[in-house]
Amino acid sequence: MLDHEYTTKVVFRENFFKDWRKEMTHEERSLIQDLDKCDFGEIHAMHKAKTEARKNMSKEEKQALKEANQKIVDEYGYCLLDHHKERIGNFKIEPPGLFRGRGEHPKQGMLKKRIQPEDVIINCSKDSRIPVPPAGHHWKEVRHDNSVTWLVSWTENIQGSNKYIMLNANSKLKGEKDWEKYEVARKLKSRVDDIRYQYLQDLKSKQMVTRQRAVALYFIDKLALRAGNEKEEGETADTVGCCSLRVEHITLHEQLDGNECVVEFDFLGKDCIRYYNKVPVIKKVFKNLKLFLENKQPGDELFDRLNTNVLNKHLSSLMPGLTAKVFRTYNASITLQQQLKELTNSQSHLLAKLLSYNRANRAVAILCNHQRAPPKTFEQSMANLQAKIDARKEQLALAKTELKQAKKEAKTKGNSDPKLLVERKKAAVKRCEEQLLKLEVQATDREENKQIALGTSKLNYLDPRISVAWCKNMEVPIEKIYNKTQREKFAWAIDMTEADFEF
DNA sequence: GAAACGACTTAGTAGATGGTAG
DNA sequence: CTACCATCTACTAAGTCGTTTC
Repeated sequence: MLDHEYTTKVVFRENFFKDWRKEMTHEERSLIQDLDKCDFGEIHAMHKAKTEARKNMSKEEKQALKEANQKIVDEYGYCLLDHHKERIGNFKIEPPGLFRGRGEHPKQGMLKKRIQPEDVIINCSKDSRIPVPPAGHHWKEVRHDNSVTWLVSWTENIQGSNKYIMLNANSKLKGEKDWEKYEVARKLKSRVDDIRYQYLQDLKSKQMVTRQRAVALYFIDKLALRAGNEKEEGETADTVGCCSLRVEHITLHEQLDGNECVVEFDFLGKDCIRYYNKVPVIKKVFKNLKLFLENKQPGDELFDRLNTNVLNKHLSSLMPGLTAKVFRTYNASITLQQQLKELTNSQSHLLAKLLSYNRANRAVAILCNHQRAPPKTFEQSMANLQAKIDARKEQLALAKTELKQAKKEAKTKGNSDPKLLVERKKAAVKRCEEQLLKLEVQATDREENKQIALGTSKLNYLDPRISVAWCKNMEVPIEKIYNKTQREKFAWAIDMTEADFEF
């Protein structure tokens, strides 16, 4: 923690020190008045030593630890729901620590308190074996509410929001909800032409709200922006989505890079991830934006008549279950399907197919702006890979020469032994080529993926049935695109999907 | 009707895990 | 066998959106 960037931030330090002082005794409080004079070196060293010790544990010790952990999972990691044993997602209460918000969070560094049994609400059925609180403690409440899915909840002290213990993604309950989500998105597919026609008409409306709603929808649909709920100022980092965009977040260009009517977006979205994009838009949208910006200052809302409530009310009137985020799901999934169709060829090599799959996935991640910090060792690992490629190339060249040599010998000598040698050398060349291809594909994939995170879209936006059907059509084993956890989460799709599935 | 609340999904990251090259 | 590194998993913050409260 001490070597983390957080400790250099003023807000973090101030919040931490303020909360720390609250925990001090009188004497400590009078003694410790300046964080800059505090030396945490000793405790930091202790921590480091502990991690080091853990790393250096013997095989047996590691095994014992693993078994002990498994025992905890066996005992606390499952529940019974409608007579089915289900895995719980997060069954451990969050431990105390210093709050680490993302970006310039005003509460970073505050002390996140330890949760006591007295803070915890248990939710289970009346006839179940109610968990016993630790000795000398009692639960805040035991309730039996079957209209919600959580098993345990407590209130966290930083934002005052509720935290929950819920089921694992592979549970029947979560699986069914996931399926429903994609079914709503598929329904949007059948309605989207009408809805688009409608909002394009609305761009000309006499009502300001309607125009603003139409432009917002245009962005949400075309750019997969999030809805953008209002946030309480000073409670969280300053981030925005579509409806909460402010004047300073867009710049209009009549002309830019050879395009007309270009909108330049630059704002921080969820998790303080920057959204930067220059997008040519249709004239009507551009004119409306100019209108919305009239007589406004930076800091003013772009869509001053609009909020997510108004927008979603309208959307649900167009189609039951339709909200802003359905557009993200729909556009992500339809993009994957189109890209897969465009990029893959059933005749190509398995590795080439997988590269295409990743590229299709990548197109979606870019659309949804799913970014990651470039891995700290990126340059190094790229260089390592290149070195491997070079080595393999050399090896291949060598193998080829040896093959030629062997062929020559086989001709001149003509007995059976050299023939065998030729076959062996041929095989060596082939193996080399395979490995080289694999490395080269890996290098391309990794380079293109430097700042892009594929996981989020794979897990939350892409209808798994598209991928399952693709695997069947392309004769790609499902394990190549989904790891064990992902296969468990998408078991419903793997079970039910035929090769002819269309999103 | 707007602010607050509650429940749920979506998000990036840190650290654990485990496979592989040397 | 060990060190390295990519991948996986756990963690928890930060959104969305419907409901409740005032």
